[in-house]
This record gives sequence, C-alpha cells and structure tokens, in this order.
Amino acid sequence: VPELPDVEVFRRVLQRRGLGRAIAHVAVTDRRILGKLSTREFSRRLTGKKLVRARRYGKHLLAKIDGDGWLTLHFGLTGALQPYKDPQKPPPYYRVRLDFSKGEHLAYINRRMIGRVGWTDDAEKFIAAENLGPDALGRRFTFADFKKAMTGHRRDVKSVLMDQAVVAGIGNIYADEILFQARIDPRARSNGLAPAQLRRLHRTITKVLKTAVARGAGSENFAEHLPKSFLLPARKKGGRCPRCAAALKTLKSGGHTGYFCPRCQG
DNA sequence: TTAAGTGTTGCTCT
DNA sequence: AAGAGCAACACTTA
Repeated sequence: VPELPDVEVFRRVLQRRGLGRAIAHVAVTDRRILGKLSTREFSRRLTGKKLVRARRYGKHLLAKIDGDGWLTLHFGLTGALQPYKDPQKPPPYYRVRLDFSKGEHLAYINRRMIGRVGWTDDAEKFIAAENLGPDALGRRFTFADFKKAMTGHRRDVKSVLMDQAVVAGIGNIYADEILFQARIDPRARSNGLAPAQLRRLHRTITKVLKTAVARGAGSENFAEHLPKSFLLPARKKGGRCPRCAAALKTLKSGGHTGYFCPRCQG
C-alpha cells in the first residue's frame, strides 16, 4: 500500500527502531531486489555502521549512514518495513534484513519483488536522478508551481496527480481520494480546471495526505480510523459514495482501476 | 483456472 | 513532442 502516507509511517518506524543504532549484520535473501548492486557491496556499506537520519521523499525512504551515503528503499506495490524482536521469526517475504545491536530487527518485505533497495552517495542527486518533483508534503510544493504543472499538461487530471515528476508521493489510491475530496472528475483535463478547482486541489492534497498519516496509514483497521467522509473504505466493487450513496464508478487508466462518484465529482 | 492488483519503466504509435 | 496504451517485472489471492 506504499504511497506517501504509508512510506511516512515506515519512516517513523525506521526512526524509532533503527536511529542511533549500529547495524550488526545485514542479510539479503533475494538479491534481485538490489538490481545491479552486488550483495557484497551493499552489506559492506551498512555492516557495522550507524543509522543517523531517516528521511522520506515522495514514495522513497532514505536512511543516512554515519559519515557515508544513504540506504534507499522503494516499496513498489507490495513492499513494507517491519520491525520484529524474535530473530527466529522474521516476517514472510522479507528480502533484506537489518539486525541491530541490542536485538532489534528491521525487515524490508516485498512479496511481488516490485520495488528496489539500493545505495546512493548523495540524497539530492538521487532525487534529481529519479526525476522527482516536489514532495507532496514538502515546502517546495507551492501553488504557483503546481498550477504551472497542471496547466502545462493536457492529460486527465488524475494521471497528472500520479506523475511523480509533477508532485512526488501520490499513487492510484490517494489520487482517487484527493479528487473525491476536492470533488473533481478524474477524467477532467488538467489544463481545463478552473482557478478555484486548482486551489482546492492543491489544498486537498495536503489535507488528505496529512490525515492519512495521522490516522496511521497502512496499519491494521486503517480504514476504520479514517473520517467518515473518506472514499477509501468504499473503494471496492459495489462500493457507494460516502456523501450521496450513489454507486461508485470505476475507470481504467494505465492498468490501474480508479473509483469515483459520478454524482459528486463533476 | 484466470485475472487482477496500491508502482515504475520503457517501448510503440499517433 | 506529448500523450495514450501496453507489456514487463513477480507472485498471491479472489
């Protein structure tokens, strides 16, 4: 479920469980997750080193190694970061494991292997190389830049919202939620939105993502902890709009299924 | 058994 | 050139 709010939750897990601790041992159970990076090089970078900072940019999580570069984590479709205590019981489908001194363990799990774990010497260079726009919850996500990006594309507004080069962190689920809360039709052209709609959209991005983080995105029973106005729990076949109870419509784009309310969003 | 799925990339065609 | 559409990645679940 790893969009910005989920990755932010992972960041906090990493911060709480790993920060200031030395990594005693690193295990890679499936080297494909490292891409071209060798397991040897990867563990050499981390073993015996201390984690000193955890930062998130868009859907990427970066962990600073004391006096060196950064461990980079991307969660793809099925990735997660999970702490555990019992060394005999690592979670299923873990691909990379960090064993800290004092018996704390962190597992990067990824069932479908779509995702990446890597290394970069410089976080800013990494962000630039990934061609990421401003982080959706960052200072640099200004209305002026957002407006320029939206009016500069003639695609449908949903695909622009999901374009990581325009704004980093929004995926299929939260794009649907944001458009629902802003009451904008996902099929509308991004360059055809009225100024008031653009304003609303920009404000709603911040609001929805912050709410999701505050309610513990990705945690168990997350849907139950969301405000009643949220689309997310109804986002399934036969789902109804939480505002007007109309049957939700689905929409396929880029291999993703989108949900929206045909009555409220137009 | 088949298809679909919360992400990204890279290709083709227009 | 921008954008649409699709396959690929890999694996589970409905």
